[in-house]
Amino acid sequence: MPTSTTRKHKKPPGNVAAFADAAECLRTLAHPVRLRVVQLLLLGRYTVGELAEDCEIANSAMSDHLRLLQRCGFLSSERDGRRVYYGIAEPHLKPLMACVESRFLS
Amino acid sequence: MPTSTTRKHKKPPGNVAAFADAAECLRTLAHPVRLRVVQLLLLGRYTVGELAEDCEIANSAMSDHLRLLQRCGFLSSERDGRRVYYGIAEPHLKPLMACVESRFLS
DNA sequence: TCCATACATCGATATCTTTCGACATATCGT
DNA sequence: ACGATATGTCGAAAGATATCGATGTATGGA
Repeated sequence: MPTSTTRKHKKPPGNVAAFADAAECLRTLAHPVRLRVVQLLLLGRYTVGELAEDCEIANSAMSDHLRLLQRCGFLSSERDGRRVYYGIAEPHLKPLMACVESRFLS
Repeated sequence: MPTSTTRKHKKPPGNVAAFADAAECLRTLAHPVRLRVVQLLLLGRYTVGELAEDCEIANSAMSDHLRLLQRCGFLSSERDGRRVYYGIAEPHLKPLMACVESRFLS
């Protein structure tokens, strides 16, 4: 019986491959610093330095994290003078973060 | 000005450390096979072999993934004869998965 | 122009994850 | 007890990620 097609359950649409992008984005989100950054940015814009100070890491390290989040389309940035303000670009982050917070911060 | 406490924004409660557990659990979820498994299990119970076949990986590999998901408290298991049925143990997975699906599977 | 500030980039190292296969355990039917 | 099936465990190699520091770029003020 090679590659059986027997089904005892109804199966949802899609397959493993359909979750490749989701997994990549979730992995990007799955870091304490990056979760905190998203939480902060959902309340307003912050600069790299402000975020770095809140998370108690070096500015260059924060810059690395922000680049990863931006690569997934989660964040946008805008330069103002010598500062760069970051903000949320992906609307789905709000409900998703609400789920995460309701499970882990209560 | 060492470790400035100047605040220009209101800040949400918590800090980076508060997201350590959340990050660990999200990282566990952030894998194509494990996301598919959660999607399937939200519709009913499955055995290791059924899940492995759907995801096209070896049974032992699926067993590894299931162990990781169980370590986070996401899954429960119950033996029936020589088979082991897995199911969802963490209620928060349903809304969280709904967020993921609405963003990435549409 | 020169200096300081703010941010970004890059490479090296350390650490974690994934994947695979060999082996182990457990149950059922005969 | 024996063999077949279903699941679980484990270690090693490969691959991905994190972290840090040095350096690079850009802006504003004097």
